[in-house]
Amino acid sequence: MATTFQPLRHSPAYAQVYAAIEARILSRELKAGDPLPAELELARQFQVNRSTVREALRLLESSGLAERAPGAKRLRVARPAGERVARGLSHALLLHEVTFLEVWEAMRLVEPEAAALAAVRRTDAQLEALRATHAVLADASIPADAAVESTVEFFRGLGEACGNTALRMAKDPLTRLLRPTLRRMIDRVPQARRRIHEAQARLLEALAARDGHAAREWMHKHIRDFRRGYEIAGISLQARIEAGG
Amino acid sequence: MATTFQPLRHSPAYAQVYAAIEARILSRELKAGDPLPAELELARQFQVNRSTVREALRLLESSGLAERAPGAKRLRVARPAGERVARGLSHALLLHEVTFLEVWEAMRLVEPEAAALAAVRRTDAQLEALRATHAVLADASIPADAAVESTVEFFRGLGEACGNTALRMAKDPLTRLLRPTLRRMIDRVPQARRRIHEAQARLLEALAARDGHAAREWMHKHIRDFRRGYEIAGISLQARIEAGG
DNA sequence: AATTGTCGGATTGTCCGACAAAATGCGCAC
DNA sequence: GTGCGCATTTTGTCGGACAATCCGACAATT
Repeated sequence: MATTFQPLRHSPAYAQVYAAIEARILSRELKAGDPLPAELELARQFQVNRSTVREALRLLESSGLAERAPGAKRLRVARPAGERVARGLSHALLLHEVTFLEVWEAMRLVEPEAAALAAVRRTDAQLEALRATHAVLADASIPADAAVESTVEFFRGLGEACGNTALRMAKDPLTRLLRPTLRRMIDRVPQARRRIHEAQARLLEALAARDGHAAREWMHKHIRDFRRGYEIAGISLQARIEAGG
Repeated sequence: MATTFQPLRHSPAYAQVYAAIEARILSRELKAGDPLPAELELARQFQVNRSTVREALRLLESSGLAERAPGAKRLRVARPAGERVARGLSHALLLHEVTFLEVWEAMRLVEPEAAALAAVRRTDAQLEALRATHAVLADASIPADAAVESTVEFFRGLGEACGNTALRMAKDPLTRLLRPTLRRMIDRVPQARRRIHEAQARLLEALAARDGHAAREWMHKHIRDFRRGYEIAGISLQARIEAGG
């Protein structure tokens, strides 16, 4: 065989600067909340130009490892918020041509288990928050947008009630992707709101009673119902998920 | 009530440029593979300085929406690879002080369901790939690093066999986080490799027979076994996940 | 025909210097 | 101690510059 070589990779300075700062953050040498040195100071330390530092800082900013408090000037170290991470994953799924069916299926596997866990572990405050979200849907006259938000928020709150950050952050992006199609479904299927509201009521009962088994079952039904709703609405299960939200 | 106003948010130019390009990508106006206009060209179109454009491009690059083919000069539109997304989520979980117990618990809920799905849906090629990964572990003399990689890869391959991108991308980050602690566990518990290898063998049988039920059960046992291993290794379940991988 | 040498234009990586606007910090008056 | 005003820092953006190198085309060689 012919001798082969690895393509040699020289990373640009801005990438190296980024990597250096990232490493400090991941090793917790730089803790969340710590202010980052000023751009000129960083440029001095790394012996590069301020423009180069700025490009590195943009990388940090985008990965959520650094952020600026609203109206603040200096960047501070941050931990990527669930919201940002979820958006990243959502974008990826979006561009990978994920179908509604796939998202639905993933939720069918994950959400019932999450619900069961939430039932035995929810705090009273979390239950109360879920009830508040649920109450919004009781009013049939609220705009469709609000209904969608409430439905999504209910799933999010349930994840929070699991008391498991890893699970919550893994499953949140799925719910986010539901938004655009859910909107269409609610628009087209008049009884959808009532059915969702009712399913949530059953779930809340199970959560109140700390009945994991019941929570799992009701969530299962709830998710199955979603699919039926989509079929009734005439939304193809093979349709790609769209951007939105 | 006094009329109130939202504090108006004037996002910096580089953020606006980023948002503009991002929107074009998410709406598929710009498809994966399309070359992005040159920096000067973008600067001309947006009526900003090239430095500003570059900061925006760094944002794009970091979010995985644009990338450069190795050794290429111009950026091209890309879809965020699973690897990048998983890293983002992993970092977030890391910095949110997620404990091993949380990751384990999330896997306990998700992986068995994923295994069941994989059993009924795997292609022959996917089964073969899993077998190859599994075979690596048969040799007890391979370095610990390789053993860890093989174990992680097995979970990844199983996700792929689900034929569900959404599920795969949601669960991959969890496995990634296993790496550092798994390494320590394998170092300290001599019989760990054999047990993992055996559990994988059972799973492969179930997959070969397309027996979803069996796959779910074996995966459940497999995951439970993990926890036992950690306990034997004396790794605190409450210990924070560490960086690594 | 396929490979190699050469060349010019296009594009990126990095630098420098500059300036306005905004945030920050400090000292001072009260 | 608190609030205010001013000087200082820091960021956002700009313009221009230059070397490196990637790309495509074209000529030369085997």
